[in-house]
Amino acid sequence: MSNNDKSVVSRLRKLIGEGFYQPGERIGEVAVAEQLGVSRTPVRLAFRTLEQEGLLQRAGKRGFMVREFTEADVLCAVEVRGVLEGLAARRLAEQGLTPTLAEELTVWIQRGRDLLAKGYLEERDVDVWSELNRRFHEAIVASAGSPVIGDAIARNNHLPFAAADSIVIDSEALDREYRKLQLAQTQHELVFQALRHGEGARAEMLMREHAFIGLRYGELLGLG
Amino acid sequence: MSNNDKSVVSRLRKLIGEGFYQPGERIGEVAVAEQLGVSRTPVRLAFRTLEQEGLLQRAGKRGFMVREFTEADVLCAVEVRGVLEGLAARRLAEQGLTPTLAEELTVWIQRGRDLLAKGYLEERDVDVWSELNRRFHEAIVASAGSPVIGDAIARNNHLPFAAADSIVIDSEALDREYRKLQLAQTQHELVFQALRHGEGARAEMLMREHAFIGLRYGELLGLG
DNA sequence: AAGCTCTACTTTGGATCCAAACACAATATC
DNA sequence: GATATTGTGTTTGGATCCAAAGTAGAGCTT
Repeated sequence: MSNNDKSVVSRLRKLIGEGFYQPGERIGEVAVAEQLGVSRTPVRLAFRTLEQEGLLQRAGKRGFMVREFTEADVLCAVEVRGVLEGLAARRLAEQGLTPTLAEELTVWIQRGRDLLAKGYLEERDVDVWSELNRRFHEAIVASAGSPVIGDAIARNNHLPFAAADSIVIDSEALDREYRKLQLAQTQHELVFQALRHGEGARAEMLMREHAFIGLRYGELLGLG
Repeated sequence: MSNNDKSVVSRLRKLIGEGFYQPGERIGEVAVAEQLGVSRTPVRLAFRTLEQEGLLQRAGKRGFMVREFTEADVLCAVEVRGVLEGLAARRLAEQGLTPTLAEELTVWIQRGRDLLAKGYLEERDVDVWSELNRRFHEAIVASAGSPVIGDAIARNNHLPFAAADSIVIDSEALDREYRKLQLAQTQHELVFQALRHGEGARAEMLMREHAFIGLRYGELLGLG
């Protein structure tokens, strides 16, 4: 993709994510082209990409519509990420950690520990966590022996709510978020422990459970 | 996608699968356009689709190349399908089978039983099995509560070797294939049993193991 | 002789044009 | 009055044209 082409895809992705184009709404090539100030050609290319990503859907015989996602879809997408990252973790545990990878994971875990050491959360900490969380997950997936798993996760992550780094949003309740991140950190450490000891099944299950942290742990911590 | 557009994608997919374009080979728009007798436009659209499917890869700054797959990639793709279908099966077991679905699954299982009842395999039986196997798997995935899992599986299945119905190929050794299908049939029945009894974990694991049948069971039955 | 640069050719990306398909509506016929 | 058919308008798909970016090759300089 050229710069422009890529930007059309991501700009469109953003617009859809922000709800500029309503779910279920039919989306025309000319309308988008005018909106983005380009010709129809890059838009047509972008539509094919976004169709494969699952954000657009064929609307009958003619054109595309913005796909609508239900609550069940969100839950499912998170579970899909869970089982895929779980698969990656299990394979990694089975084949054994390389010293390099062990070192890298140690870095991200230590950074997480440092971040949370002060006992509370500041606004800017959120980005830092998001970054190190992403790196931790990426390192595991990238080392699972084949890019196929990573590709599958990447495609799933195109669904706006499914990505691993879409955990923290609520910067109002930084207290609750702090406890959530503390839990996430513990899970990271447990995963690492399981990986080091070659405990494939345990690593897999921990990773699966970890996927739910953005989804179900909110209620839990809200109540507690 | 129009008929032509769709046909460009699938024809190209076929050509790549057949090795007409070598893995790692750089693939030009004009060359493909001439080969298929169309203009560059539908080819460009098809390239975007195939890129998302994972069959093509960006070649540096310029154009695409045919992606090459290692043995490890094949194994991984099969495992990915396994965990995803396993997820679908578990969810289904947890939410309970509808009478309609139970009936449908019974049909495909019965057809499989009928097909294998005569004790050996004929050449044309292969297609029949392929069809009912596909239907069985599709029924389960489609009923898992969200199209998201099915989408993820569909995308993974675009890798030519990962699809569930790419089991049987060797029509020379119909005897060995017969025993393989017998095993597959048994696994289908066990999955169905687990689903009916709401045994989520068991359904998941059976489905996972079932994914390997085209891959590892060959050796096993070859030796036995 | 080797390395660097400039130029020419190749290839892709974007815009526009034309044709075909589809939807909607209006009219005509049964 | 209802249904079918035809006609018009809108929208997408395919082809072509032009521009921009890249690559390779040749020539020049050190």
